[in-house]
Amino acid sequence: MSARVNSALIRQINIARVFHALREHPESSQRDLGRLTGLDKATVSTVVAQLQDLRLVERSEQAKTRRVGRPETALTIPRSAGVLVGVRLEPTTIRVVTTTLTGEVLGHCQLPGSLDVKAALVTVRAVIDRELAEIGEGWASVRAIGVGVPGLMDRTGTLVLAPNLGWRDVPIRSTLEEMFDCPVAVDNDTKAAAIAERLFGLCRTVEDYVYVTGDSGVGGALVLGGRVYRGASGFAGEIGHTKVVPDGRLCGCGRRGCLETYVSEAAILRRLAEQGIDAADIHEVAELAVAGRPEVRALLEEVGRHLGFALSNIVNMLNPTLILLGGNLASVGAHIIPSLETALSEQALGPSAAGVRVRVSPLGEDAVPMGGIALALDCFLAPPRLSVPRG
Amino acid sequence: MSARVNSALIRQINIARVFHALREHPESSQRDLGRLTGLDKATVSTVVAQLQDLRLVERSEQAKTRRVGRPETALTIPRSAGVLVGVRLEPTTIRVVTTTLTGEVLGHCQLPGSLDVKAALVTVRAVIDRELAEIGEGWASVRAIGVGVPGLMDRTGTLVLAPNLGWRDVPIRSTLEEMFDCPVAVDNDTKAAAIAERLFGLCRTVEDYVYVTGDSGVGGALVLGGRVYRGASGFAGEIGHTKVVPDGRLCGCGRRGCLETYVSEAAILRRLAEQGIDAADIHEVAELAVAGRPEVRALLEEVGRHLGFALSNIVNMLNPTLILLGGNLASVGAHIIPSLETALSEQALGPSAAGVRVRVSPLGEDAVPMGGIALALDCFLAPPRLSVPRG
DNA sequence: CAAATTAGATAGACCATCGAACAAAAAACA
DNA sequence: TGTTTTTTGTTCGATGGTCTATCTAATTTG
Repeated sequence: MSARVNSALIRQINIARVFHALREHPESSQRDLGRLTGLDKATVSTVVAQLQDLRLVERSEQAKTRRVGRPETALTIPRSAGVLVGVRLEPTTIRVVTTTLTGEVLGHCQLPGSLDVKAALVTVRAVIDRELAEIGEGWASVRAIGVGVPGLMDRTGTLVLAPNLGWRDVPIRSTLEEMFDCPVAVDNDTKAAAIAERLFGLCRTVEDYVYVTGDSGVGGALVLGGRVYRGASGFAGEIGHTKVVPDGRLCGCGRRGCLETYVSEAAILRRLAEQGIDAADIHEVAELAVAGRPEVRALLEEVGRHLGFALSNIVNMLNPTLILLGGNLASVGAHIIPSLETALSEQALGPSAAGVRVRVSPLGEDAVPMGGIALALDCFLAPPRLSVPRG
Repeated sequence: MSARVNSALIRQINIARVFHALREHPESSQRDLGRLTGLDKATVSTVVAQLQDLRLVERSEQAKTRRVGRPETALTIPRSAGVLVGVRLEPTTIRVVTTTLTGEVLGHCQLPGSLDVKAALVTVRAVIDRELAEIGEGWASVRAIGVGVPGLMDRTGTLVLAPNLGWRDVPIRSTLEEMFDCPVAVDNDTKAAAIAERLFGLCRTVEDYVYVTGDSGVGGALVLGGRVYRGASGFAGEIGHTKVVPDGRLCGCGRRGCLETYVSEAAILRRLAEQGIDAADIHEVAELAVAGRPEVRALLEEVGRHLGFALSNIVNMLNPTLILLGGNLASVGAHIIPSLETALSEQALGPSAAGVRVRVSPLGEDAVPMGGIALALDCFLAPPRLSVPRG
């Protein structure tokens, strides 16, 4: 019993198409948008008119002239169209990013987090208030808010389980929506970060990729056919407990040799400590590697090898275009990619592996809040999913 | 530059929806179809009228009366609506199944295959001719033909590479379409079989599952969100070369310990032969197991263990609802499932593994030709994929 | 036999895309 | 300098969807 398929839906889809086309190709003319979306110029004309009514699009004053004929009038998504708010909600910190509707960052702000649900959500409000004041905007110009949370979400925006926060069955979305009187979207942090890469990062033209992140554990998200794949109950992408070493190190899950015991930030720090090397966080590890400490380099090389092994099976399985290292893995990306690629090409099978590239996320620290921005964008444009049952 | 989104497309989608609803719920009334598809009864009325014009739907003579009021008139997809043809094209045999438009099997037929492209395609025609004569139908009643091929297909219906056949760059679809003057769809055999399970088998209500088959090698197909997932270049689902035993048996791919060296029919027969047990094919192996031969049982238990290990990582990764054993694995399913499930529950992580079930394909021998039927159905209903770029 | 009830058909409102004709604005040209 | 050419963007009408509301048909109920 999916969404009704009628003309209103068509318009919604085409509005979203045109908007995204303009977001990706600023200063486009209606003719350009027609070419980009495959729509007739007459249709583009009415869609653009509607977007203008919504104050989402403006026409440039000066016209760009091509060779001959009436010059095109460039369209823009103006600053006055409003702002989007992206939130990363974590036990230790709550971080907010504001952007224009095109995704251009306006500012950041963060405050300490809380394990108490109520306190945390109040802090969310406080951070957003502060950030809005900073950039000189009011709540009225906020079009939508997107939140990335380290936990499992269901489809209605309820957080089912978040071990790190100690939360369970929290209706985050509806609570925040009442609090702010503004559209709110909530998703898992890693999945949100993966979507951010698709909209704003390296994957703008990539439909199939694997996003890997390693903080306390090793997380992952699969973007397949341009959308995040969630699996039957939302757990898809959990690669942390792939076995990479038979009878290897003991993992928190009770088994041995899980990827997570070798590749996460926590694991890296622990193993360095065992060798008497103290590093406070992954950035210090990266600095030590850059400085040329051989033990550190060797360890990171091993990390790359293990990760490459785990990814090789995934590559065989899913045949993605790209593997993207995000979160804390991004900081040490340069030091693990060589051995990772070697392991990958040794283990993965010809055709699937041949095309796959490995890259470091360019969004870095802000991947999750930018994922919030992506969610917000989706939610206020309300782009519907449409499919035929079966087939 | 995806398909144009206009009202004709809407009608196409809704026609396909109504047709599939009726296919799954025979003898439905228009009111039922409205409930099933979410469409208004007025819309259903016009859609059904159109389906009647296409001779795809007929109204039953007798009316089913509920408690009170005008009785419903049941609708059917009549036998006279035509037939579908499903083909399995293999080096050794070419097998054809004919069905009604609802997928009810009318008959089978097969002839020896050929490694020569031209000879094979001529044989396809011969088998279909013979089968049509058998069931007393003419070419005029064939609505569409679907073919499953052991090779890699591209989107246009060209076979890119088929090692077993020794073919490369064969435009199968267009060739057959010219030959038969009838819509033809072609897909990889394993992927076709997986789709058959979705339309006619165990997965009618399952959106996310993994289909595994083991003949000469170990193949697989992923059905994610109700559609076959193909990956960036069509290789998705290849699980045969997942490493399950470190420094294990040498594989044809040059590496060691690949799943394929333990789980395929060929591997099972070879390993039994090493123990001095002769079996001509997997069915004999199954018979030996049923008879209680301990070495055979032990080997199949090991097969289940290895397969379970490989699948555990996939389950963690994709969080599917179901794992389906097809092809030759189906014959020995009963003997490998226990150890497979044990391995799975030991290796896979709690939440993802908790829900997953393992089943044997009920379609058996005919899975691939029935996949052809599924392809044919899709292709003549032409259900379009529709999505918004991004998000 | 009339009233109530339900299924299905039909008409009209509404809205979508799209092709074609039209208006607008610039360069090119005589 | 005017006229033509060329290209962009708007508008109108055709076509064709879905949906609401109304109407007709066929049965049970009282």
